[in-house]
Amino acid sequence: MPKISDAEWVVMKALWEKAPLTTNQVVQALASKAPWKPKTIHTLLARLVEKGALVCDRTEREYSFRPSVEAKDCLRAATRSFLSRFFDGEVAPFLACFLKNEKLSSEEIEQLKRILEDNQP
Amino acid sequence: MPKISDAEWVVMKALWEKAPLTTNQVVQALASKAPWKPKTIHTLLARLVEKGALVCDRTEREYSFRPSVEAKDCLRAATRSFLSRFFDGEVAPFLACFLKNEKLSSEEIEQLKRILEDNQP
DNA sequence: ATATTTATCCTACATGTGTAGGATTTGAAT
DNA sequence: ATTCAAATCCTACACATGTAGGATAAATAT
Repeated sequence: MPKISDAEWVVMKALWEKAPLTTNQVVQALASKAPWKPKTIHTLLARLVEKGALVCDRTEREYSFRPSVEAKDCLRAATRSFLSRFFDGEVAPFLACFLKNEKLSSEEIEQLKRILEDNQP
Repeated sequence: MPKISDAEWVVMKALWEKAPLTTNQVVQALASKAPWKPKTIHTLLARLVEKGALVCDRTEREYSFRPSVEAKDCLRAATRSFLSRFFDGEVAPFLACFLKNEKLSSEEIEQLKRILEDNQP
């Protein structure tokens, strides 16, 4: 799984949502999401291709990009890395810590419970 | 809240657990946690002081370090940053995604439910 | 065919991070 | 007081990341 940086994630998200996109379409898609010059986005795209997170093919004059890794897998890797760095790899301490810090409404707690129940066998 | 890198977190964890520690005590404490030379640990300590994450005072010949930020606050910042980068800042999508990817035992699910209930008002 | 636009290719540069090494100072031992 | 050992201070260097700029090639317009 390629290691994707913060800025690169923003680019990946656009492509996971709407791939394939040409260079210009990516620039368009990110216009509202990040304050980057087009050249910056080009660099990020090139790095993501180098890393193997995107593939591109040249149609006519322009490149067209799409992810070569699934969002699901990247999220899983990011989650594991986060939990292992901060919570010994365990989700329970994370949840306990989160609930202590962020006051959730009863509805939100109920929603979380439902998520847990829906996953019961 | 200072931005603490991965390697620096390892150092902070040792100090949150057992501060105050002298330079050598930090090196001892990390011996089993990371494969770093003492000089590397010195660098990390110095950077953490620069960043304001640690304070140090010189006792006799050696420095003694302790955190100047609380683990709680750093964890909260790290959690927020993680959730906002990957899950739109929401914990529910995170939990749903996590459960889909990682098959938890019934006991683990029960434990999570208990954590939620204990936090109900 | 030439000029102009536009997309790509290559280059750049500051800051952060991982990973230390060497020089110097200072306290301790003799 | 001199030597030795250990602690600190300063320096280094490669790779990643954020953030682009300039040169070049290729397509389009005239």
